[in-house]
Amino acid sequence: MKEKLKKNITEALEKWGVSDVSFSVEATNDETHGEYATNVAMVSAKILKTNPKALASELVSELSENLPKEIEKVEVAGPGFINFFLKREYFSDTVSHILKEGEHYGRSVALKGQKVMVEYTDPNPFKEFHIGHLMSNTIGESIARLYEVQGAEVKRACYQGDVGLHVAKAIWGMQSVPERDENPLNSLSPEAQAQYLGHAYQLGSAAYEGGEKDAIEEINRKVYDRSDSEINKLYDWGRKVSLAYFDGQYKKLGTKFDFNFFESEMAKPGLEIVRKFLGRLFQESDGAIVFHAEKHNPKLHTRVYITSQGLPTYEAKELALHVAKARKYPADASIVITANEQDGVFAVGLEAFRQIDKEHASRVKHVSHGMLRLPTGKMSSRTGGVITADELIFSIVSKLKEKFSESERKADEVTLESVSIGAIKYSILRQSIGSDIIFDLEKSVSLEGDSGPYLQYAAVRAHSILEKAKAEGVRGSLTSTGNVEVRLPHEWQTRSFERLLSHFPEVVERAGAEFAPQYISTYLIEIAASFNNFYAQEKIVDKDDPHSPYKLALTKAFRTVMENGLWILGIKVPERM
RNA sequence: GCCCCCGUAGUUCAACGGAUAGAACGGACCCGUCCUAAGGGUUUGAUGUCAGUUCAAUUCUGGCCGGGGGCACCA
Repeated sequence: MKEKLKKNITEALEKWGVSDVSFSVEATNDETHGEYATNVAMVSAKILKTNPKALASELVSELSENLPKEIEKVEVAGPGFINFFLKREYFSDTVSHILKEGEHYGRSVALKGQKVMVEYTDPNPFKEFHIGHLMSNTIGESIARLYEVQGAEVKRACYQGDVGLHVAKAIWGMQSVPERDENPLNSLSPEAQAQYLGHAYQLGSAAYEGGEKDAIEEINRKVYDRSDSEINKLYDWGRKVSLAYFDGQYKKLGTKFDFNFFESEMAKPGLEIVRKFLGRLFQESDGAIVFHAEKHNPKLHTRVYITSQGLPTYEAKELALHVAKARKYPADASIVITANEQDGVFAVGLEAFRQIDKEHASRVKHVSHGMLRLPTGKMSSRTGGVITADELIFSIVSKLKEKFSESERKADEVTLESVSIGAIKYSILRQSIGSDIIFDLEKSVSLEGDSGPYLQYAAVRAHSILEKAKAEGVRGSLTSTGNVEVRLPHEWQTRSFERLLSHFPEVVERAGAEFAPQYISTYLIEIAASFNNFYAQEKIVDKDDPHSPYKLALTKAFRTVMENGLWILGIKVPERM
């Protein structure tokens, strides 16, 4: 439709001898402005030496001879916009279109044939899975899904730091915990094992600051070269239980990784790459090997790639990771999701990779997100450090239980889990991903308005209405040709609801193009509010109401769009709540 | 000191250079025999500041003020 209108306008302009004007035809925000609007008159008024409104009127009469058949009327408004209104059938057709498409509604083939890899979550074995990982996972999963609904082939990757100083710290801690031998650690749950490791890391971390630096660095070396059998034993056990614990987290959050990359696998190739370019790209400095990124881009800075002890840093391993990824899966786009505190490191790393392999580096795209913060004093961590994902989920589940018992509803564990995770995911994805999130536990649990549970509740409500209709034998109004019969009072209201539902594919497209899941969130809140309004005013299931079948069709269309949208956000819809 | 990000109702967030800056929470008021009121309706209230570019600026550019993050052997 947009393209058709654009073509018509271009042709009309050409008649007047105007050619290279750049104007837009866009979907409007406000239905009083019609469905599509163009700014062509305002843009070209200067060239034609006339005022925008007069030009718009002339253009309208020129255009009206040859308009697409779906157009009902054309108006000039505001400072010179031309608004195009569509016929009623266009909107009711979208309802039957949604019902026909079902879970495919909103999907497109815009990126068909594209191969995409998305790396996210990236927890570190031996450390806890904390709320930062929760954030990365939520955002990454959503971006992966945004690619998928646009037809791209997506592979999910997770890069886990199973070597490095943090591991050495944890091992130091494991060695110093006296109960280690008495504790039958292997019989503990993965969560408890992870807690033990987290505690060990805290001890090691404190020891590192408090005079055990050399001892811990010694452990670090031994982990890299696997020269100490006692340390190897602790390492292998810790790595194993950590990964098992992470798997449980991924399952809970609804992510399945296609590839797992490990820092331990990147150490050797990382060293090799740096040594290969030593003297050219990398320089020796104070015994370490560094990359002077500022020589290539004044905004960057120098970073160490190989320490004076001969160990590869994160940066060196990252170079190997880029290579390993490209080898494993030849992606057209390789997305990496990290916290924005790593923007500087990543920019330098990408510059280094660009110098080595310009072609592959150009496909790498870094998406960074803010921090998930909790108002201080609201929640404390058992391990005394960062707050783990489990601790956050647990506290939300407890609040939910209170809420459920207040309203005398029952909730099973599965529902509690999907609602609590939905609450967290929504509060992450409701705002632009670059900025920090102040996660207010109380507010997320108030479950009113702008929240994940509000969306889930709307979907559940629509579902239960459809169930009721089935039980009462009231059918939706799909005809044999698959079209809906439209019969409804309050036409303008219905129309704006239909109109809203018809926008979903455009919203998805824009969210995907801009790495901006919050467009989906905002949109879903709008349709949920619109549906709840509809629900409050209309009795949907009513045997005696001739409008009931179409109301049911609308309800089903709403439910479809809501489910498809929540899927993109990675939020599950419970059966009932 | 240098680099990056961010300043929008009392609060937490939206807004592809366009029309009347959109929600939610909070405040005030209203809706209970009816499909799940975890709901709905009415109302209150905001673009840090000074310039510039533009027919049009929350959006782009620059200065100032304020907040966050990063800047060599951690990741």
